[in-house]
Amino acid sequence: MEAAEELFAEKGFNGTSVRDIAEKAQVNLAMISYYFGSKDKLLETLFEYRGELSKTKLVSIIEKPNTTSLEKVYLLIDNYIDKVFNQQCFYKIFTREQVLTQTGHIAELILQMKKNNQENISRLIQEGQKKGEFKKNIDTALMMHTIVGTANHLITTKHHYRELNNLQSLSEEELLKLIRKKLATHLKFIIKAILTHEV
Amino acid sequence: MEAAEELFAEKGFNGTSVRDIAEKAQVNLAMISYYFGSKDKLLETLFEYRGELSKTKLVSIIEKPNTTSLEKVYLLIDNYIDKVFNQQCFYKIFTREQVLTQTGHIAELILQMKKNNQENISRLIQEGQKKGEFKKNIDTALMMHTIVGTANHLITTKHHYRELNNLQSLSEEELLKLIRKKLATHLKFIIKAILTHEV
DNA sequence: AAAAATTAATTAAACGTTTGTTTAATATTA
DNA sequence: TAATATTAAACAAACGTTTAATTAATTTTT
Repeated sequence: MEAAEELFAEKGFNGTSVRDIAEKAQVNLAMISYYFGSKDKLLETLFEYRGELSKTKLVSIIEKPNTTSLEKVYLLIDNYIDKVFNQQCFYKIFTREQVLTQTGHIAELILQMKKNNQENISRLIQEGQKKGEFKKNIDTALMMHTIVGTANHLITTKHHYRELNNLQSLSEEELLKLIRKKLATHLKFIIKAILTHEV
Repeated sequence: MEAAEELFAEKGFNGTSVRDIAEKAQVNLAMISYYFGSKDKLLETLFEYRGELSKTKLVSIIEKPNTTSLEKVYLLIDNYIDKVFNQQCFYKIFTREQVLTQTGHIAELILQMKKNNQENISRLIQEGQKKGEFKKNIDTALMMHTIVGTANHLITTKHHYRELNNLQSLSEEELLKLIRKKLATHLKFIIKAILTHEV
């Protein structure tokens, strides 16, 4: 599954053959069908695995005591950036798969993940509004699109960021550290404006 | 090429067979190799075609007389939203292709498009800073990532936006109109904050 | 505790499709 | 008459999956 994740991220799902995966994982070709059922089911299993991993954290942030709503939103941003940076391969796959409108088990999984996230964050925004921390008329969905869109776009196209900003001298590690820091500051600034600045 | 564009957007490049394209375009299978050379070259041709289309407009906005820098940025946002909304299929393909780190003609085309955009927009930002309209220390690259990331993410996953916000009753046209308006307002608000609000 | 029986894991080879592309013949246009 | 466009058929290669045989591990019986 690890080998498959890396290859799917690099060459796309349909651009990766089961033989590629078998070779990278150093297992026999037939083992993949034997253990996962099929190539499609392998991708499904990957989505289920990654989906499970990211469930619990969200709620614990939202319910954290002695924390302002804005601080919680900041924690949420940090948490999302962590996830995207630590699971770059998966988020590349995710970014590509979510574009396809075709129905299926993975499409359902993606929608469920998003639904779950949006519900929780909506609650948090409402909490902040009740406490008077946030302004009225916040479009939570669009705000999330900006967080997710900016972070995903940056991490999935960081090879372009490096090239366009003449950062070829940096190591991959240094580049990631730089991007991560900038992105966190950038998103927090934007989100604070959305949540607290009156028009 | 139109048929191919729609199919690539719907099922992905590798998920679409040359036979699919031939059938949708109602031409003989061999015609595609005859006119485009290969399936890969067909995609390249599409990228070149779409790339050419979007070159000129940018400069004309930046050089528009009697316009403040902020107004120009707003025009730029409107222009980008227009492009994304009018070429949804292509932007789905683009969004998916740019994730792949593999080198090739298309990768070069994508990088050139981005380089060209970033250079022009950097000039505009500097102009605004000289005029005192914009604050110092603006990360142009990140700002662009937010515009592009938010817009692309919204349009390429609008089927999720519809579902998550209970807009199933809206027609496709109505949904697009709604999203378009919201997105324009949203992005302009954010970008104004980035360009003019001190921290 | 050893032997036998059963289940699970692993393999190389083969399966039938589908893939992108080419060929060689025919039809159309210049 | 020559060049171009279009076609149905065929091509070899690659695809995901299955098969049948073999090896390894586990359980049951002696």
